[in-house]
Amino acid sequence: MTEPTSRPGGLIRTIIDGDLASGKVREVVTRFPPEPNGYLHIGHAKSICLNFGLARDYGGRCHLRFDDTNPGREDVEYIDAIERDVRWLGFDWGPHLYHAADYFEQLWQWALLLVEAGKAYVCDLSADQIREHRGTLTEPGRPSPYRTRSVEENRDLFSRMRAGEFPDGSRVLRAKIDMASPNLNLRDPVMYRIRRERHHRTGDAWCVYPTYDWAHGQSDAIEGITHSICTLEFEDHRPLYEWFLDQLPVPSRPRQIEFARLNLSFTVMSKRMLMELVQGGHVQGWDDPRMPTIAGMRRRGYTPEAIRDFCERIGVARADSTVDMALLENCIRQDLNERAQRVMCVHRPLRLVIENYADDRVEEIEAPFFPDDPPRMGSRKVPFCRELYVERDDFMEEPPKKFFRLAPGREVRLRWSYLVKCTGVRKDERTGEIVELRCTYDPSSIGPGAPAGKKGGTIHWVSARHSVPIQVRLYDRLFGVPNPARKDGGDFKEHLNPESLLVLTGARGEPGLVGATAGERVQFERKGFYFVDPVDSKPGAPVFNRIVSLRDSWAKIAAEG
RNA sequence: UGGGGUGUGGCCAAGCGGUAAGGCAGCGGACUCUGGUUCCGCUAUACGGGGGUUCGAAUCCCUCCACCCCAGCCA
Repeated sequence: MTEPTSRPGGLIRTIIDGDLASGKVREVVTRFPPEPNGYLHIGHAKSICLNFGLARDYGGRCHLRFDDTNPGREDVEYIDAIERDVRWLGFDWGPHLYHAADYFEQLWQWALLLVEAGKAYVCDLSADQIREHRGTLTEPGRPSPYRTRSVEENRDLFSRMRAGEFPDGSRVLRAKIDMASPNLNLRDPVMYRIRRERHHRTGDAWCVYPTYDWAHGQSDAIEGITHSICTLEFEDHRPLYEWFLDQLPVPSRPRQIEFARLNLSFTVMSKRMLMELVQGGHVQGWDDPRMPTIAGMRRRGYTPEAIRDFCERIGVARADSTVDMALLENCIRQDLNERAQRVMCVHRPLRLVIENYADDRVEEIEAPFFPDDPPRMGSRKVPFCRELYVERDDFMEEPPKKFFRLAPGREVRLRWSYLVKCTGVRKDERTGEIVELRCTYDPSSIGPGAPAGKKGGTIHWVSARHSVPIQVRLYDRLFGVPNPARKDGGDFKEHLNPESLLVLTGARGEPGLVGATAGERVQFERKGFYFVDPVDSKPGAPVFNRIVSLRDSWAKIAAEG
């Protein structure tokens, strides 16, 4: 009945195991409660995987509940995006889709109970005055002059608040707890505020809306949530969460448990900053492939499997931490290494002419899609002729010691094809730029029994006559520093990586690539994994987004000098 | 100098009184027609510091230090 606690969320599983063992709960019901005021990001994915994962492992259920108590900043656009993202991640809430707004009437009735019990009162203080009365971290607050209003007056005023008799912001309903509490959340927190704002679900039915603190725990109780998992910053709210439950005839007793939110290096995770990037035009929208949003990662080409794997590997704990982006990259590489077909695409073409290869000859070379997985059949023919394109980076006129690709006089293997030796270089007379490589090939170097390509490296290529122009977008980390969300008051946008997106203009791919369809993922050998962009690709004109590069030990060597 | 939290190798993270898992990163080597993958191996004074209890402590107690969160009618 209970799962071992070795899986992620060990700390939470330990608590659940205890509650199950003691008979405190008989089933596990969790919830993922996003506020529809922005797009979901990888940090939310951690929470989604945790909540739905717990429900799955314990044979319980997980609800998707929109925490829509503040209509002014919420929008249906976000609702749709959130549902799409959760589903895409692979989770199903079944019939358990809820909205805090569904409970507005019940919450109202319960608030009335508190008023009748003298535990809540209508306060006429302005927002500023309330703040002043609240005191500070080290000084106790002072009671509002309205704190002692009679039950009758409170009942009357509260009803008229709902009836729309008072202007926005003129009054609030407050819980009467303890103005001297060292926990500021208990200094008579606001439960309702007056706002004539049209709600996406309740329309104009209400002009008073509940605050998070007042709505959340009660919503959990109504839904029978057993374990209400949230992030660390809500820890201070737990006493309030419990206070409300203690005062009311709620149908169940949920338990709040906190865990540390996810931070990822080289990116930012706050809604505010992500919103700023979108609205400031620093990225092309919430689904820009560089964004850490679920939509962005999906557009980039990440798979739900890789994201889920990532969420499992990072674990769940209570210590603030920042996960290395390299771990995320490792997850997607591992997944795609298993499932992506290998094909060839030259990113920055350098013409290569094979002098001893007949000008009118064309060979169709058989190349497997999964070289490392023989049982998995599949291959295509790649045209080979006298004129090819190879990667500029694969040639160096004066190669350093550890460089074993093409250089004057050097021989390398052309992937799936012949060994070629560089016999000369042609340069632009004016600029001195290398414009063409002259080579000779070894006719006996192909096919079974041919000498292994031990001499040099193996490089990818494409036929200059048959290859097709390919649109490639190289995405890299959005920020150039590990922790862009610095707290020294500086602008995080100063750390944006100017090379987070490089659009390649002259890339050439093997002919078959024109047939790539939106949503496909491939590996361009020796380069990385790519995704056929579902938005910008057209039939016959695919656009490839680089999801992640391959690990590159040569780059490390080269960097060291 | 109010309250609530957290501190285990570069980054995450198990561990819950019996003598420090695992992953990522890093470093070697094997293999390889991807400088990819795979495989093997390695490194490191890792339990914030100092006391104490105990036969025995990362795990219990005391104390100190560091960092995070809280003064929205945001969530």
